[in-house]
Amino acid sequence: MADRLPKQSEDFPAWYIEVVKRAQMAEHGLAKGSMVIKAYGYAVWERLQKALDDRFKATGHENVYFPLLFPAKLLEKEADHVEGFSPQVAVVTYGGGQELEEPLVIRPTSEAVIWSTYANWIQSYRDLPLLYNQWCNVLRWEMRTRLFLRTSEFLWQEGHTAHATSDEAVEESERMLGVYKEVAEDVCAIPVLAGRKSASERFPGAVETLTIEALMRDGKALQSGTSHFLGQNFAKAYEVTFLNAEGELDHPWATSWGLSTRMVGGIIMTHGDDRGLRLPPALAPVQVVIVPIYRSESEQTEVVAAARRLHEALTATGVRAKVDDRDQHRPGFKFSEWELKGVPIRIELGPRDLAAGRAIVVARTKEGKNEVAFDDVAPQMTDLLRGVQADLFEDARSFRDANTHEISDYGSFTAGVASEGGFWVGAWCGDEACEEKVSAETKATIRLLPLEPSDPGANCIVCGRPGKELATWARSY
RNA sequence: CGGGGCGUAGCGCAGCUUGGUUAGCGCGCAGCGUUUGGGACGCUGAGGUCGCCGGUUCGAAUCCGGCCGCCCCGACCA
Repeated sequence: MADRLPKQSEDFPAWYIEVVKRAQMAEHGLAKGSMVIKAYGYAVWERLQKALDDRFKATGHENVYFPLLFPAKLLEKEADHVEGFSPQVAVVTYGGGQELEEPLVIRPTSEAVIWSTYANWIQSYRDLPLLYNQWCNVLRWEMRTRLFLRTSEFLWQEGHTAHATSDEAVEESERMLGVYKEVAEDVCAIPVLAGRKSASERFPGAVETLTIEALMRDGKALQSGTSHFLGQNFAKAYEVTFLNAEGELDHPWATSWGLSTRMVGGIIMTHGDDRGLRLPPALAPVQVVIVPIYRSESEQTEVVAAARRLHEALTATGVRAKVDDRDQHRPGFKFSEWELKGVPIRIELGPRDLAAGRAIVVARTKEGKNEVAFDDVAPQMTDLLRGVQADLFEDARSFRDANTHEISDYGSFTAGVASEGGFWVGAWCGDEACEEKVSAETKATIRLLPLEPSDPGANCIVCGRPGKELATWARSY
């Protein structure tokens, strides 16, 4: 008997680690906390990358690439930025067989190199806006790591834009948050809340940080993408100036925005069930797997041939399909394995089906098996996949909604957020002391504030003074 | 860095308290046969410097000392 998967509901971290390992999505590499993504996990990331990149292009962005290493002193120019990142930065002090005169840092993010370069690229308002993005890896020294959700090295995309006016930059940061929300919901099937970060949760060096927050199956929130309005902070720190249309010298306004392989962790944690992964069809490397069933060699020949015909028909409609014709495993084994790997649709094809001119179609998000006329399978597949995509989103949304609470009193909030988790919404006075009190007592932090600040019309749930913001609290990864 | 735990076959573990033949078990792997509609079964077989170094002893996976590595919880964080 093969080992069964741990129950997700009973042992969440164990479930997560087992699913990731067994689905062969990733494993630890040589360095602690580094991430070596195996083919299957990379295929998921690759599709997510494509979905994002298409949207970046559609919004006028171009891809560039900046160096992995840059002088440490570059990082030190923006005060908040260096303070925020220095504990997490790896520094190279030795190279070419000798101590380096100038220590180099491995990028934890690229504002510093990019803005020191932008100084040379920007002279006139006619050079603006600069709308660049780069796909790369970054390294942040983490005390504790968790596959995909927090690895010291991770792959991401970071957009860095420069604008002539504040309004334009703010608009850009909001637009890109919108792109993230759309990709999270439509591609990853993860419902997210979009909002602003409180000052204490802001990106180091940002004026405003916008975020999308998702709720994981264990009640913890996941910051899934961020978009920052950087004001003129980096332009000033890196002495970037331009002449505006009026002939006056000014500093450009900046944004940066990033989404990482953490999202792959979010997909696992949002959609997975006790049988393993459930991948959204938009991202699944294999969308449809065909499992042939046979008892003899003659049946095998016949069934596999039919499976190949079906595969061809599916491929012709643009579906990513695969025939699992491995002879060393029985059907039951294959069913379980593909469920573990999260394949959205499985087709079972045996002698009885061929005789009846049908196939058995099973959706990963539904319980039963359906008999479908053989010739109808391929034409119906796009709709079936759309259905699985919608099911996943709806499952996640109803879970999120069921675990979102309006705070009625401080006691039930702190008790609830610490035990069951979930999102807890209530008024906040805006004082950091209240934020810290809650986080010290419950580990929960303010995940987001509404995009537009508005009077909640209620008193702060912590101190009882008049509320200034409607805050959403949760524990998080 | 604080608190716990672990290192024995590719993976998961037992054995250690009370030292004693060729160090076991399950899964996986290889060969053969029977099987194949929800994680198959039988037979045969391959696979180990018991984390490393030193000590005690006639004899160490087991006892003692040192070192190394890993995992979990917390602090840091996308």
